[in-house]
Amino acid sequence: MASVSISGSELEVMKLLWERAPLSGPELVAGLEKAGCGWEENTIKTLLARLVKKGAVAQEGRKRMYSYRPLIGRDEYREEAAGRLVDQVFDSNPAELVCFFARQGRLSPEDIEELKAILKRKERE
Amino acid sequence: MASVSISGSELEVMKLLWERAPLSGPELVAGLEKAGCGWEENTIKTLLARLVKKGAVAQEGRKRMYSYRPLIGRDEYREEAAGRLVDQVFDSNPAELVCFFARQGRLSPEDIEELKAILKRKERE
DNA sequence: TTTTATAAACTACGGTTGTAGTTTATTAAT
DNA sequence: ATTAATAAACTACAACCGTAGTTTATAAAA
Repeated sequence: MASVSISGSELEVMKLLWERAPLSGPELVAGLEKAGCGWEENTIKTLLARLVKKGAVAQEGRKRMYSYRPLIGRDEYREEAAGRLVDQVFDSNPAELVCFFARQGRLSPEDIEELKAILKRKERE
Repeated sequence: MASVSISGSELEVMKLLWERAPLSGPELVAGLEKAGCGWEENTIKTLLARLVKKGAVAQEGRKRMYSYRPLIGRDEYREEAAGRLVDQVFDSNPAELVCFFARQGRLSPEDIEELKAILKRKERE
């Protein structure tokens, strides 16, 4: 059930669903347009239809007023995407990736605090 | 010069080049086959040709015995790929990704040590 | 009830990717 | 000088992707 691949544009649709599902088609369209996606309505509908066909999104309810809901969880997807990146680009070594960010300076002081807290908790086992 | 997009299969070719460049075409093919890629020779040649056309790999030297060399650095690519993942899937927040791994328990004790060292160094500024 | 608006389905089309076969040109062997 | 081997180029083709137009069926309005 995991390995449905979600494309870049499709991901935008998923993101809105993760935030606000369930949504009707028109709500989906309105939401993405408000978010500045810049797509035609039909484009959004196509993406949605593809996600439904792939099994990433459920289409339920009555004709002409379907309700859409993600079948793949945001965290599940995050894990998959992060795992893919680590395996393909960071030699399957998550630490490489984490350290990469740390070195890259893309972590704020608060981020570092949070990380330290997590590490401290982690250590206590 | 940065934004050349490298596909999944192409990435396998890049990985070998990052490790051992410069390589001749036949060396490339042999290396990937040894690594168990399972591709026909022509498939590898196609991937290589596409990378050259995209400007991700340099083809230099004499006809019929070209030498191939990556034009995009491994770290450069890592940064791009990681940035893309963070922006698209982790709300542009690298800490989310890092903490994700930390929580996920995909970091070994040594990884954690290293991370802590980096954080300590980072903090001292 | 006929018309209108409009969800949702269907169709389209060029570009990319995964995968590989075919042709050409050149070097090495005979 | 011919022939055989073979890099590299060229061609192919289906699936997927980004993007959107066209058709259909149905609900709401008149």
